[in-house]
Amino acid sequence: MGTPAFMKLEVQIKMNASLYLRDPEQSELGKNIIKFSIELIHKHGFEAFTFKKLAEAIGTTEAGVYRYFENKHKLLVYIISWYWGWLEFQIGYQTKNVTNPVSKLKKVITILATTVEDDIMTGHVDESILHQILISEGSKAFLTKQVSQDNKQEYFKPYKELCNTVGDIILECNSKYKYPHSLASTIIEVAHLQNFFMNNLPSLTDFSKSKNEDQIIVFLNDLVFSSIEK
Amino acid sequence: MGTPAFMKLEVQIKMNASLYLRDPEQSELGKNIIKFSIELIHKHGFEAFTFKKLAEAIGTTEAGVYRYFENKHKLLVYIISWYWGWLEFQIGYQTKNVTNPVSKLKKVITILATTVEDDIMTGHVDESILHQILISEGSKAFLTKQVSQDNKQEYFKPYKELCNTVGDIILECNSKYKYPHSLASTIIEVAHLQNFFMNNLPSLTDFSKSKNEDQIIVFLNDLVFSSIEK
DNA sequence: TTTTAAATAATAGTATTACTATCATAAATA
DNA sequence: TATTTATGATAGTAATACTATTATTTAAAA
Repeated sequence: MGTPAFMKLEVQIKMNASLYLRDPEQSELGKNIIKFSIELIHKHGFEAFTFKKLAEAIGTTEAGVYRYFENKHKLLVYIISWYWGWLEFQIGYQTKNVTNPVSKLKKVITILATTVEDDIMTGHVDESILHQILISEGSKAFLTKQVSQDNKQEYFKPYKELCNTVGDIILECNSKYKYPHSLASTIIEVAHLQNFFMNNLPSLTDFSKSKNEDQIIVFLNDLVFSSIEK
Repeated sequence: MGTPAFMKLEVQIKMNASLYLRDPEQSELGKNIIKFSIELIHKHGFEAFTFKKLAEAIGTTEAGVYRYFENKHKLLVYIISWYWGWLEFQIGYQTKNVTNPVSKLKKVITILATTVEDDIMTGHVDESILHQILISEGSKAFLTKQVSQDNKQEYFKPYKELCNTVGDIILECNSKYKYPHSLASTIIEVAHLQNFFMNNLPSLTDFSKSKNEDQIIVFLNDLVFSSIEK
């Protein structure tokens, strides 16, 4: 099977090779591991997600999955890294003709806070589900005791690069703003947190009535531009 | 053993009874469960923390722990709720003579972003370690698939009440500000996240050099007061 | 003070999880 | 055709997250 290479128009996200034992992009089984991981983590949550359930869903064995990923933590970091890499690409693509830095930052905030549509450029990955995973499981990638070792292995490079990109746009808006990195990481994390709260603990937000992502964008714009344009 | 009741000067935080099977405040074993849970969760992280390790540390058996708490998730929610209740008390106490709302909000931000000292009023709880747990494990209390059921059982009431308190102070500063709840939850979460990033993924912040909590407070003050005083 | 109830300790057992190891077979490559 | 490489099938282990049972201690009620 498999379409000839020249017929594909695929976005390839370059991944840190120490996250996997065998590159999942290079085989059908590997692609299925990614595809069904995303489905199952979304469905059951990361805690209840196991390699056994994953293997059953794919139609392979536990050992088959272990040949690709050492453990479920690395698999989570892999799919999250993939998402940040893909988002970085999206931001570059969707803002490439925007010269005004304020418009650019607004566009970026919108991208960060909006549930994306499934990108047909990436066959086996459903980005809209991935976005949901990021909201509810994303911080579990770094809220661990091994965060420093993981960081040394550059597991969080795509996330850090994205924060840098956003930080640079903030500086384009106001080169004197003192906290571009902190504000960048705050935008990303708050976009997810407010989304989670809106849908699950609505009294922690002011968007309970409509449950509309657009309100999160308005809140974030207000927060960000008050600070940097002050 | 045990000091007579009239000699104690203790702060009692009222807890949601559905979090436990037997009230841990009412026995030595119960108090040890809380005390050693805090130590062990801090030491090993929540994922590696087990009731078996806890029982060994206390000198009791696994079954002994299970008589107090159904599972480790409820125990985590318990100690986190306790912390929010205690913080609410602290905020009330430390701001009771502050009439100016801006000063009050600044004080609150400082309390939220500062590692507290161990409060001798609460014998078996070390608040400074609890604060660390909140930074690295706090969001795991709600980032679960059962968040809505837990919410129905009012497990997050102390957290929501704290957000409400902070939201009310925000409105005292500017009664026209549109997002008091979202800003309140953002302050609390960002205070913890930026602390975690500063110490573990410093390039996501602008405080890498000094690693000083005061800088987080300055950042938060800038963020908050730009928005509400705009 | 005795009786009774409640809390704890000691032990055992189960299903599931998170792996590791082995061997056979199928598919791709040299 | 030989040989490497990926996969499938199966087994096994230590640890986790519980539940259940019985004996013993401690504390409260009669």
